[in-house]
Amino acid sequence: MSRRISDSTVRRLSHYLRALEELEGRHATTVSSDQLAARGGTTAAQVRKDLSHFGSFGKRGLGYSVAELAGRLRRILGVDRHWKVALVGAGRIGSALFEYPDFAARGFRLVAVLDRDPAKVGRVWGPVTISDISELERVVGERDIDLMILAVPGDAAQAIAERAVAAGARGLLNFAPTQLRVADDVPVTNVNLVMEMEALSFALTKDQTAS
Amino acid sequence: MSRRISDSTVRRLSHYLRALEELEGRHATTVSSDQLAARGGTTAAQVRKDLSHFGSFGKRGLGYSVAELAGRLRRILGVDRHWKVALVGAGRIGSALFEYPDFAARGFRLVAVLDRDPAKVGRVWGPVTISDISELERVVGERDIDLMILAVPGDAAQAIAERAVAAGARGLLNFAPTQLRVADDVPVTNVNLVMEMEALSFALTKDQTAS
DNA sequence: TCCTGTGAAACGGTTCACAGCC
DNA sequence: GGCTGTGAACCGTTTCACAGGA
Repeated sequence: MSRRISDSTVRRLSHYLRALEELEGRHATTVSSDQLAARGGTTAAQVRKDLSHFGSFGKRGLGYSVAELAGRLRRILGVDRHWKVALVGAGRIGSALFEYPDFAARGFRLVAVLDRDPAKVGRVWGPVTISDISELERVVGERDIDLMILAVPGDAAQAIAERAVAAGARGLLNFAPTQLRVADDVPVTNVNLVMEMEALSFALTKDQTAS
Repeated sequence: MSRRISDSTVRRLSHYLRALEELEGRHATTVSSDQLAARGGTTAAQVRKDLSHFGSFGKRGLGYSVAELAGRLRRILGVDRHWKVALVGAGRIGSALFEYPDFAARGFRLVAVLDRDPAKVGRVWGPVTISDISELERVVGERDIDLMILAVPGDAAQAIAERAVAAGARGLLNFAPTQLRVADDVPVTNVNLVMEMEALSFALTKDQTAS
């Protein structure tokens, strides 16, 4: 039952869930792998393979129940619960999270914000008050933080990651252009805008050479 | 010479370049694939394979010249030039770009910002003045935009993408949780914070089932 | 000796094709 | 007939292992 699930599979599951929620909004009751594939930018076979890792949710000749599959995916992805999230770095990157309406809708609750700038500490920021970075251990412990978002400069990221994990954080979302070294059982995902831009730059540069 | 280069390879090249630039700062002159691998979180063989797609830049028994390899990678990635970038959506996500110092350092020049909110239009925002979204075609044409960053709501993204491409944008960075449909020769990279959080959520949920 | 460059093997993910059930 | 679930074939990527040059 515990097959290793690839990263790309998880991404696609997210897509499927989003598509299903849209279908729920339109009161659709069933959906075929073909329809789901069209939205996720993949193939029907891929959809079925992805889902097959977790069980058999569909009915042959009929498709999948929208409501049931959405529920299953929420449970599989772990978004059928609330996650307590702390943000380190009360800057623009961090505040961008507020613009993602799905962020809260998917159960990610921002319950702490930390910053090292004394001018920011104590200010009310979104749903919470900014704490000093020296309070990290206490905040993570007392508020029972699950996930930590690191929106700090690259040279500070590793140290903060270590402190966060030691204090009890179970997963990290890292915006710094740094390869974090943490224990193997602590999942880390990296978001790096410059790297994404470079991917575009590369694609366009390659094209030139090809033509 | 024009082998198809995978996405993950390009990401690693970005890592290598970053590592090399740090080494340049320390006045290191040579580096081995082993050392580069350690920083990029990969293996020495992988580094050599990645580089071998583009030529033979190293010296056997010695390693790679830091300065030369950095130059080669900049050329390969296309960051040895300037790219003209436009941002649609003058919100928090867009402004987060200013916090990435590498953004400008890698040649990505923000030369236009567009928004549909009349209250924002005309305001000076970072290095430029905000234009109305209706000006998109004119702005893209006149300022010769290469890359377009879409920081707009999901339901607006597809239409804006189409307009941008028609007006001459050559690549898109999309923050909306939407699978954009554009011509095959227009590279698109997607950044979706909620999806990254869901990947963490999934990893932690899986762990529970395993234990 | 040291470290690169690279075929070959191993691995993992995607696609195919079809049996099986509605 | 329609659509799922899944073994098997396929294909791209990573790892291995070693020949060859500094």
